[in-house]
Amino acid sequence: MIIDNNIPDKDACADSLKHVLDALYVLGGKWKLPVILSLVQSSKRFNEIQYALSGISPKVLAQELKDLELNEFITRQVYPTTPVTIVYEATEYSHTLKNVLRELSAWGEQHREKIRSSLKTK
Amino acid sequence: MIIDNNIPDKDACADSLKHVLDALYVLGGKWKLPVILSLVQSSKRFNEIQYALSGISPKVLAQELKDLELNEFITRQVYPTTPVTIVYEATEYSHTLKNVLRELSAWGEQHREKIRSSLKTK
DNA sequence: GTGCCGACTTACCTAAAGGAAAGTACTTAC
DNA sequence: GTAAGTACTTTCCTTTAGGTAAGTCGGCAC
Repeated sequence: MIIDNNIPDKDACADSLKHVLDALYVLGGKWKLPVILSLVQSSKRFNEIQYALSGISPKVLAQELKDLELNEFITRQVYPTTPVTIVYEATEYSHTLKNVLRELSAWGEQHREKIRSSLKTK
Repeated sequence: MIIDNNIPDKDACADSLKHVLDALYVLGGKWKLPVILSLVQSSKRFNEIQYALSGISPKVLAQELKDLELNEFITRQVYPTTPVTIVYEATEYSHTLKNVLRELSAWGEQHREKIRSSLKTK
């Protein structure tokens, strides 16, 4: 019987790594998080998002919105006014990112500080 | 006097977003986390890492290692044996990622499950 | 001195992300 | 009918991450 002590948590780590990479795949790219956060703050129409996130092109924004809708972070509401009003809003599911974002933000902040001060002393 | 109630947490969110993007910038890319995690499990030499992460090319690995060293996730130890042995090892700082990785992994896992089951019912 | 090992570099290539500019489809205002 | 607004789409281009293959450099083995 062969038992390698390293294997148990190695496998667990490999699984965990997959999940992490899954998460980063969904959240990755230049605009995913900015769009989500902008819509969490308030629902917006296409041009309003473009204005709020200065720099994003309509092509890229349209892509991102489709992708975020597929992943159920946002919904696309069509109101039959004249002319039709199309409003994007963040879903409840966007809020499941809270813990992730809190940790990432905290870590990112201390990391910037760490690198900044370690550059100074060199 | 003009006070816009939305501004206070808008600014906080914008700062927070910057930190999150900082963090993702450091951790992003195809190989950063795999390399870190591989070295956390055990220190390794160049060719050993390449073998452990099947698929990474020497060029990309060298790049990643330099980058990770700059960010102080790993150290490059040169042992004056004959021939010289060069060992990469994870620093204590790598462990500051624990919370981040825990949250990302948990979220990634439930997200995969969510998408999988929402595709099934459609 | 020729060849091999380890730890990389270098030069070149490809694919995917993202950006710029223009166009389209619909509607309402004049 | 012409102009203007909204919500995109299309085409084309640039940048960048990453990959492949080959080469380099120093030390030792023979």
